[in-house]
Amino acid sequence: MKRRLKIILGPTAVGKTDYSIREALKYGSPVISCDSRQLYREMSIGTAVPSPEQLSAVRHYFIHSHSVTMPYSAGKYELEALALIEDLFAKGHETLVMAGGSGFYIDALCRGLDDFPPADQQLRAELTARLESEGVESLRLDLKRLDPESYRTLDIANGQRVVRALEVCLMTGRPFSSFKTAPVKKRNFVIEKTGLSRPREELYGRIDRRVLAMVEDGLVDEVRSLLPYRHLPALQTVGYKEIFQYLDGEISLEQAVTLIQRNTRHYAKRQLSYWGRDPEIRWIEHFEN
RNA sequence: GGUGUCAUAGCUCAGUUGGUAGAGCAAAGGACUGAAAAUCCUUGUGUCCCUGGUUCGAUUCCCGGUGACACCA
Repeated sequence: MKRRLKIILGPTAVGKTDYSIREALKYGSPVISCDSRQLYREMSIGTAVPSPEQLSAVRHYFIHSHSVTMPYSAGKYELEALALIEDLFAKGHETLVMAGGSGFYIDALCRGLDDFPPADQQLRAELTARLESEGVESLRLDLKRLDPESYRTLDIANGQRVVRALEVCLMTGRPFSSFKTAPVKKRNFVIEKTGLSRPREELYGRIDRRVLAMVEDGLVDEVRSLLPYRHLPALQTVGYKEIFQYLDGEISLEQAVTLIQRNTRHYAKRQLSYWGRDPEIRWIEHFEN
């Protein structure tokens, strides 16, 4: 029996939810979401989770399944999603439908991450504090000493990357780069990637309209209820960051909306750029909806 | 109607003591191994509002025009 995982991917607001539900109904599959923000149960409007009707039409996994209070990661997703997929195949599914826009999570699932140790929150907080007080340069010098290889190959201007590499070096006493060796992990199912795309202007129009709809649906109240969590990684999210600013009185609601629209467009662009180099994706521009 | 100020990239504006110009934002492209809706990198030719004058040379100075804004009537 040929087990198959159909992955529906594409930029935000392109129409993945409707499409994936049709696909899931076609194969009698649930929808396994692959979205780094929709999996948080405290967030709904700003992350554009499927509607209650959509959720009741087809069983969804990794929607509202985790809490913002627990730091999540692509590594955890790889483990949890893989376990779920194995379980569903074991129960007799031949084709499973996955849908989502988090490219890094999709890669973690399809190819696997190397055996880097997961983040040490304490150490990361310390290094991040140093990054802010001393600047990247200082951390870079440490990295150069502990792991010259990473110093050469890493995006050294990216503070977040330098912190991560240094974190691994300090935690393990081994260079970050020494973990980066494993070949692509084997998966015992076939993976088919379908990319949904639309003309840029059309996509941007959909984004702009969706942001307005989110505000009408009560985005501000949702964000207000998450104020206690605003510093958690999960809340570093387009649609939330900007409303926090509005609630702080820094910008008007109108400005916040404009910013969310712009930042969502930027996000969509980054997604497209991420998938641009993946030759396995079969792109389709004309689809129902 | 009068006076003054302004007119430069899609937007907001710098600037050129006269030698055809550059920032931020937007936009476009890219990177990505446990923060990934995060984080980071690259890309700036545009009748310098129009007409005429001075000049070897005007986007820059001068005359006039047009438009915007402010003030005075």
